[in-house]
Amino acid sequence: MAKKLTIKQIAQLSGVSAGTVDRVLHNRGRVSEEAYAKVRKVLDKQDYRRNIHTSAVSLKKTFRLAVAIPRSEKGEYWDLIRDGIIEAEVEYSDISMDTFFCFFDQFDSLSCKEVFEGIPDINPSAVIIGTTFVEETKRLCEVLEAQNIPYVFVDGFVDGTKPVAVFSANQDICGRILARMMDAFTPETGDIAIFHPKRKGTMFSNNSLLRLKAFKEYFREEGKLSKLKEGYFSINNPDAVIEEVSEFLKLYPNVGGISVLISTGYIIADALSALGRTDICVGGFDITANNARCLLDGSLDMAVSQRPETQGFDAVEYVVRYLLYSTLGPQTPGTVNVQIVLKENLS
Amino acid sequence: MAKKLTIKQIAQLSGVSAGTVDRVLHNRGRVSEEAYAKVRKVLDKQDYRRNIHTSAVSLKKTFRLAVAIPRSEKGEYWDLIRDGIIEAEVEYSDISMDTFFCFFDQFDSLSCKEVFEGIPDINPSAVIIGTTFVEETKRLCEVLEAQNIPYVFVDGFVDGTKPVAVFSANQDICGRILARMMDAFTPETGDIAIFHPKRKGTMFSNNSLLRLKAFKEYFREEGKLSKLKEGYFSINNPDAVIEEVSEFLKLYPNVGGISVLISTGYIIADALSALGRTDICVGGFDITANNARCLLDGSLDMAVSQRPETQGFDAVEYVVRYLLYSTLGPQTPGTVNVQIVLKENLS
DNA sequence: CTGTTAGCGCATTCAC
DNA sequence: GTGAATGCGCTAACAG
Repeated sequence: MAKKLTIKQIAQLSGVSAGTVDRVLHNRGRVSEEAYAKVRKVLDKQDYRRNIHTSAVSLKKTFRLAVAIPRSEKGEYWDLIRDGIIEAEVEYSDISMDTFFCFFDQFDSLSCKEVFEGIPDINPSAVIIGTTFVEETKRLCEVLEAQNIPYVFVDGFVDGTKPVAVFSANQDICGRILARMMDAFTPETGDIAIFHPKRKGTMFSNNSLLRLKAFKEYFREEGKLSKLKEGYFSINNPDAVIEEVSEFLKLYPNVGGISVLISTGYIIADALSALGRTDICVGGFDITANNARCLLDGSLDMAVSQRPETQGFDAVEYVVRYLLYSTLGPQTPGTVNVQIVLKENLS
Repeated sequence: MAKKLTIKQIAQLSGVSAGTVDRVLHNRGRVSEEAYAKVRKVLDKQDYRRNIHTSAVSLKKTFRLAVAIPRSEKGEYWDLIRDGIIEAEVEYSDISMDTFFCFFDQFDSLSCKEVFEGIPDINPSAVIIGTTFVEETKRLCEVLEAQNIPYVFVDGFVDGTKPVAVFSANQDICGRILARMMDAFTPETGDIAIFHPKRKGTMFSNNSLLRLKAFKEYFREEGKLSKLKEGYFSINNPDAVIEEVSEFLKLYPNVGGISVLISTGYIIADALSALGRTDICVGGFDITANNARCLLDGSLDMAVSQRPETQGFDAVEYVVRYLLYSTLGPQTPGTVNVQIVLKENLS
């Protein structure tokens, strides 16, 4: 391996001063063609990579980072993304960055709209956006683009926008993996149910729709579509859920497994525990605090994790590198790797 | 959040100089009790965290890192650990560190002994050791301890040694997870085989023995021990393997799944492909290049990954932090999280 | 024991 | 256009 050189060494080799090399490196202009050529020539041959530490030391800027994501209970999905963001802040605490969390209600587009409208006032250097409401997100992105403020998405993508990066799991893969796992873990003769949340209005999140599609697609390919049954549960009323699940199982006594395509699988797991139906296999999404509890006690058999902490962490890391070291140009969506979690490999 | 303070600010608050604060922070001694108390008091109240960048800039040491691991084919297990190590070198390339790879033959204890004996001559600041031969490793550790050279293990642990850190997957968990997955993915009526490598001598690696134990333990707990069959395959002769597998399947026609407890599951997958037996479920360990190929083409159904790249990366990262920032004292073994990989979530 | 100081590599400002 | 000078926060060597 060739030894890394410093700016000074490059300068010496080129017969110019360090300042000139710096101007060439950063395309700052104000360099004669002659000097430029000399430096470029040396640079092409030698191994120069800027020292990330000294660079950070010199660049003592302060950044303002706005994070616009849904509010969430402690330990639930969006809170895990928040955890990842905070972890990254600690990791990069040497860079002076002020973070402004802008939480909105993920079931209330008006709250989203309001919060989004306030973001430019923060005058952020960059924005991390949790994609939830399509129109509101588009609108915000337009405003940010007009002001030349870079933004990245976590947990999804919105067509017609230009984020500098995207951190999200592939929803097709998520749905398909849970389908395969449920198919394998449920006794061969048993049917498999999908439980949807009962919601006011037609609230299906876009991500869960994509997962549902992929989930069904798998069973269609396998010629097992007839094994699928669908049920509904109240997301905010555990007692009602026990009743709902119980009724459902009377209706479909052959069901051997239940899948929940959102991060609240624990609600079904808890209901089944209450009903004493430990024989039924339950699969869900994401390692929220509640899901982790159910995985541990065995009432939830598996979860496909979109690794929200990783999404949050990577988003901040990307922003830091983008703003500070500006080594990365706008990038193609980086897909976060999906993890299959059983009781045994729960972190 | 309280603002991070600098050494100078801490010094001012304590009424001492920056040098004294530095001595207190690093326990370098040569500080009066009085001064020590003053500084500690301020430190306890304020948020001081060393700026990793300026610290690294200032500490312009050169480290010598010796890496003693088995030689390996490109893309096979130990080569993946090596990949992780190299990745970490790039990540930490701002720290001047010279890495010396010392490869030995993992099936030849003499080669290991020789290589290990040469390590002190390198005069390394730290050593990363791939645990393979117990006695040779112990001997090396003794020598290193005598010279006060810190060492970390990857891929295992050896009793009676004192590594400053260990990066390894929990073998019980590995074995148990594969057992659960094979149990789920193999048709209920089918038997499940374990294929062991045929080796000269009694060469079972310690890790694979631990996995085997946990694997069997699972089936015992489930009351399915009678479903387990055991077979052997030649590790270096693909043609022979086809014959071996074919014979085995004649002997046990009811086998629906085959598990391989080492990273060469692809050999069985390839043999089954050659025999046209795509109906048999195959599970193995680790995402080597060959296993990845078989996962993709469907001949290998699942692999439990010990994340060798992560082990390698983390080991170097730990060493860097240990030597340079010396924030971490000797630590309890850090267990690398195990990953379940199907075709769908293959990175 | 303690305070002062040089210098790490880079980004930037300011004379020339 | 260009080079020299400055400072970032920290470490370590040095002078008291």
